[in-house]
Amino acid sequence: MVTAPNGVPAPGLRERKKSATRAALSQAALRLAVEHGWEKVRVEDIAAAAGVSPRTFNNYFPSKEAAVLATHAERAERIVEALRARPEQEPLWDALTHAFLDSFRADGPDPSALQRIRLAMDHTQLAAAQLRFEAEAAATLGAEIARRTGTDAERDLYPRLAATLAITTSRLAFEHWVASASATPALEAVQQALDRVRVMP
Amino acid sequence: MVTAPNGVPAPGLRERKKSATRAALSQAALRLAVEHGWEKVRVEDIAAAAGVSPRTFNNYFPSKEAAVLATHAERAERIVEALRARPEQEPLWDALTHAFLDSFRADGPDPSALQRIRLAMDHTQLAAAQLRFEAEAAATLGAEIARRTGTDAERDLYPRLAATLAITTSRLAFEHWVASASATPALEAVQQALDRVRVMP
DNA sequence: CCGAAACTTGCGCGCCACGCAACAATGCGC
DNA sequence: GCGCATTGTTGCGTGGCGCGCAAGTTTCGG
Repeated sequence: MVTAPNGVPAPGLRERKKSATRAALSQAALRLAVEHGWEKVRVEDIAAAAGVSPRTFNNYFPSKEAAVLATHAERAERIVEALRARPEQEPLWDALTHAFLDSFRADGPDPSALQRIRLAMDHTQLAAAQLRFEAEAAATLGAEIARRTGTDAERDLYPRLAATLAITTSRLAFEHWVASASATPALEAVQQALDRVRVMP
Repeated sequence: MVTAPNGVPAPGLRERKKSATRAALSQAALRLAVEHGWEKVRVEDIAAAAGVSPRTFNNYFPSKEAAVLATHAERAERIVEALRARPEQEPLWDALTHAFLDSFRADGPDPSALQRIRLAMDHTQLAAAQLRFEAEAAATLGAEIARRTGTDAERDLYPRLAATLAITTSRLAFEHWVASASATPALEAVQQALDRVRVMP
């Protein structure tokens, strides 16, 4: 068996299967929701579409919402990495802006992100879960901001505040871009929105 | 029967009973959750504590979360009213800040708000519902901001952005104040947080 | 090749949201 | 006051969800 001698110790069959079913479930959830409407899709259907038992679905995700929003968490990590990649002396909000735009670009033209946003905009349940996910993402992003700015995430409000407002602004800009079917690219809309906001340290 | 000749056409027994049970359910939900822990309280228990059938609970609220967060919506309305009461030529963010602080003061020393925040900070489900409520509140607050600034809430991102960021900042400040058991009054913490944020029109 | 570890699955339980129809309370015109 | 229309309450039934548990199956590592 040929395995690249990289740092990652070669994922075994087990791991590959796991992430495969995980992805299958997530994609199936999104596809079925788009096709038939969110509330008409049962967990049972998603499991069936992914070729797995209903019980197994809940081994991977605690809810339908979590399945659809699974990639959300991944994106959050990419934002943190993108922020880490920015020069240390760059002003925080600029660094945040670049980090968001970079992670956005990395997605490439991602139609599924658009579908997910549309779904969340239409269905309260999904929207609530999405907001909750973002709050968790804000916590980890806040930790990196704290590290970067040399503040204490426990004692100072600043890191979490900056993280949360950046994430929230980004989402609102994207939602607004989707809703208004603007001719300008989404990236530009997000950038303009972030430029409008300032958080003093 | 003595009724004040005010604009409100004297609420009949029906309406009074309704809002009474509504309040009873909401308060019972909060009290039981504080006493026994959120996830150990069933809808059935709340209904029983309010002296009403389980089925009736769902005539008033679609979920436990909604019951506990019922007063949240009322507070949102008071914020909008407080904003409407601010002078028209006052800069928006200043007006927002005053509106938030005023509505806060109007609560007086409200221990239930504190309890609700604590609950929401500890329990994901409740937190998600709270965020969702705030998003709705942001929509109505955004409408008032749009009116005030002469912008179009549909076409411009600004109203909703300002509304959402103000609400979010306020909540984060309050949460942080709760978590850090600060000696300074909560009002001050919220004000300082709002002062740190700027949203350009 | 074999035992241990990990994953899948079926079953069962408790809970929740809600439609429906019968029943009770209230409001209102007289 | 009185009776009827309106509105609220309740019990029942249904469908769905989340998850603990234990048995069966697959993968792993030596």
